[in-house]
Amino acid sequence: MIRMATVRRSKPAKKRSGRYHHGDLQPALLQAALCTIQKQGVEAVTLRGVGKDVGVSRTALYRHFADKSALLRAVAREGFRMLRLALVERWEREGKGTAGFESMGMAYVQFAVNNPSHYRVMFGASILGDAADPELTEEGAAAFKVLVDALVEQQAQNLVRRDEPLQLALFIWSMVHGIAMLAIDGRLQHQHGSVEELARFAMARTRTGIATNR
Amino acid sequence: MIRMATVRRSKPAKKRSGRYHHGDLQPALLQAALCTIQKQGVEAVTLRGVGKDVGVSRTALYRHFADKSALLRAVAREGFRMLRLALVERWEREGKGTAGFESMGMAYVQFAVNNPSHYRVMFGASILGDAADPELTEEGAAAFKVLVDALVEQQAQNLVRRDEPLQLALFIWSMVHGIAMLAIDGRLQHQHGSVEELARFAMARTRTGIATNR
DNA sequence: ACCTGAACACCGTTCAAGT
DNA sequence: ACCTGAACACCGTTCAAGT
Repeated sequence: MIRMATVRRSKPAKKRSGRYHHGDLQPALLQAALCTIQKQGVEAVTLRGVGKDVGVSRTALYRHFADKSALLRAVAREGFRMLRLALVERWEREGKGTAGFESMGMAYVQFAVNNPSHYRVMFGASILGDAADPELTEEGAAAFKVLVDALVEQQAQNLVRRDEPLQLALFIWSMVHGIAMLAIDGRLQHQHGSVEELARFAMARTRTGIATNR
Repeated sequence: MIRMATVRRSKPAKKRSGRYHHGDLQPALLQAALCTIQKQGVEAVTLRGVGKDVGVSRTALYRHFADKSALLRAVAREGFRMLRLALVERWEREGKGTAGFESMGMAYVQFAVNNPSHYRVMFGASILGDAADPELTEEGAAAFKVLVDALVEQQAQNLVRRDEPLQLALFIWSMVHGIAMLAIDGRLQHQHGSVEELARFAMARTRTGIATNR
């Protein structure tokens, strides 16, 4: 688990001569990478820089991660965990109905807009790791499951048409993911409306598209 | 313009000693970069490699492009041009109605699936160029305009509800872009249905969402 | 004008050596 | 076990020098 509240020290950690780094170096490295990603983007992450931020040599990281892409995949995994928590929180708080579902869609887009670089790493990780990363895959699937479950529940309440839930979920996911990516890439600026406005409009049109036939 | 049919020579072009490269080095560099992108992905593009493919030194490129990101932005621009042509072709061939619109959506997703790395460059270019690239922006806007025009025309035919066309277009774009990105990232594999099946389903649900109130 | 090789400041990764 | 510095093979970019 990562504490988002902790502020990173601007100076490298003091090196007590002749001593090793404290035991929990792995989360410290992950936190440092995440911090750099959020402040300067993925491309600013270097093993040398991460090491220096934590107060450790540039090759120390290889004791805890196979390589740089493994570090970034760990960051991605943490992102899917955060996203999942944000989604369930909204869905349950807003009452597990049409309003809650729309709110969940808004929360998805908001997460991406608030953590653009982190979001990019989450969905860019598929290129990084040629070999399948089971832990990352699982965390991504867990986030997706929140969406599927919400649709199944709405079908049970007769709010959503009885199509294949997986296909419905992929449809919705594509839409919010598309809005998120376009927003992050700055492609929604030239319009007068805000990202939030577009997301709300899109969720409303989608609702009409997936509602039960009256 | 880039001829997609030309096959790149596997060996570096012969260097006739004491002679400069032929006059049209710029398109040759762009073609070489595009070829590497399609075969091995963006990260495989190096200025040294591109130069060698064309039979030129690694710094020759700087005569025709400001830097590496300028080369990639040129690739992105070419991609938007190709995408636009693919979209209008479908829209006009399939009869500028509901069928044509669905077909245009399919063409969009197909383009991305058939040119995954190229598509990624098109939408990753916003990170590359901090300074706004007017030519790239214009080419992207031209592709988007095809979508907006198609919606306006359908509104005139009373096929689509009379919302703000720009917002409708952004909604549709987000959806197909989302499907395209998820497909490219390999996140639609674990499902039984194909990408095409999902795209068709999504376009059908979207049609219901944006249709005029009967 | 257009192209070249040498040089510079980076990067990820490996590895023998230290404690 | 865990960490280190030196070394290796890359990379984009700059620049004086060639034709």
